[in-house]
Amino acid sequence: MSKRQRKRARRPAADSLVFSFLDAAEAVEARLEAAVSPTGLSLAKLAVLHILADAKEPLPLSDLAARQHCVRSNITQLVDRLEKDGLVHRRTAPDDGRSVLAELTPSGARAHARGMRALAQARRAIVSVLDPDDATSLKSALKALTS
Amino acid sequence: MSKRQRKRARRPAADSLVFSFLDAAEAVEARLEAAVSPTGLSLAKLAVLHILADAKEPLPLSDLAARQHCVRSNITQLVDRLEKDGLVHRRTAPDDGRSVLAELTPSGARAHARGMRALAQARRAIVSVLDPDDATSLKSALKALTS
DNA sequence: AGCCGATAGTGCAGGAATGAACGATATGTC
DNA sequence: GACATATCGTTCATTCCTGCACTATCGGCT
Repeated sequence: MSKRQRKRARRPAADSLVFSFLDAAEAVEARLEAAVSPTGLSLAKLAVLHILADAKEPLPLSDLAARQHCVRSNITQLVDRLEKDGLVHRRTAPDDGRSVLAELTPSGARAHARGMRALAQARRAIVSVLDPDDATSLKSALKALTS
Repeated sequence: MSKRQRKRARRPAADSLVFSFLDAAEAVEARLEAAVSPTGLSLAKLAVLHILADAKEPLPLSDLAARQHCVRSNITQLVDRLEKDGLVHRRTAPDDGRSVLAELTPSGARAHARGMRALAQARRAIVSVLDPDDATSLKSALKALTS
């Protein structure tokens, strides 16, 4: 859970294992984004909703940033948009005057459910093109890359 | 050569092969970006310089967009920044009054050389952690994913 | 020659991310 | 209790990218 986005910056030269790897990741992310988008969500928004739904309670924005591995100002803006969409509500924390809690609205909970359903479906479709051999060897390669 | 960027958007949940794949790609891209950044370039800028250097002649912005697989307005802005950096120069095409040619400046050519050197080094460092088995199986998995 | 449609570049708005600077609260220490 | 410090959220500037709308130019056709 968590992670970065792929707006889609161009990088130099692709005929290298590393670049085909990045290109493939980009294609996969684009498929997920496209699958989720009909529900009115982006992957970034869905990720925030997912953290909130997972926690089952309002969370301080700092927590969201930590769990998303991103800077706080990004969460500020993301929550701005989610609030404008009516999917999340800002509340001030009772105990700590500094922190602001993000709370899932009923509409946000529904959007989360729909989004995750669409995402899971796309995820399965993507994995299904890999035979078990490909999957296991991919796992070991990924492990080596992120060691 | 070509491709998207990884600003770093968050996506939901990671304990799935698909998401570890995206996370790994993100990490790899971040390493490349970090390797190139000391030369004052981003991967996006380096990619444009690379296309121009490769062509060995000024190219219309539309061509750049096509080779980068991105929209024209993106190239307009990228070239704006590159021009501000003094790495590229805009010229109007002699034959076609509509098109604008992007030309590599001497400084741009030097930046390209430095950037590509840094990139190649990082690329090698990344691939070196993969043993030949991992590399070949990764290739086949990528092929399956982008078929 | 005159018009029409396609192509080229740009401008503008908006989404997603970063990093720096800031004001407001909490806290630990003297 | 007062002050220094750390934490929290926001704001602003900037990058990278998309899509839409607009202007200018080029070609082809009649």
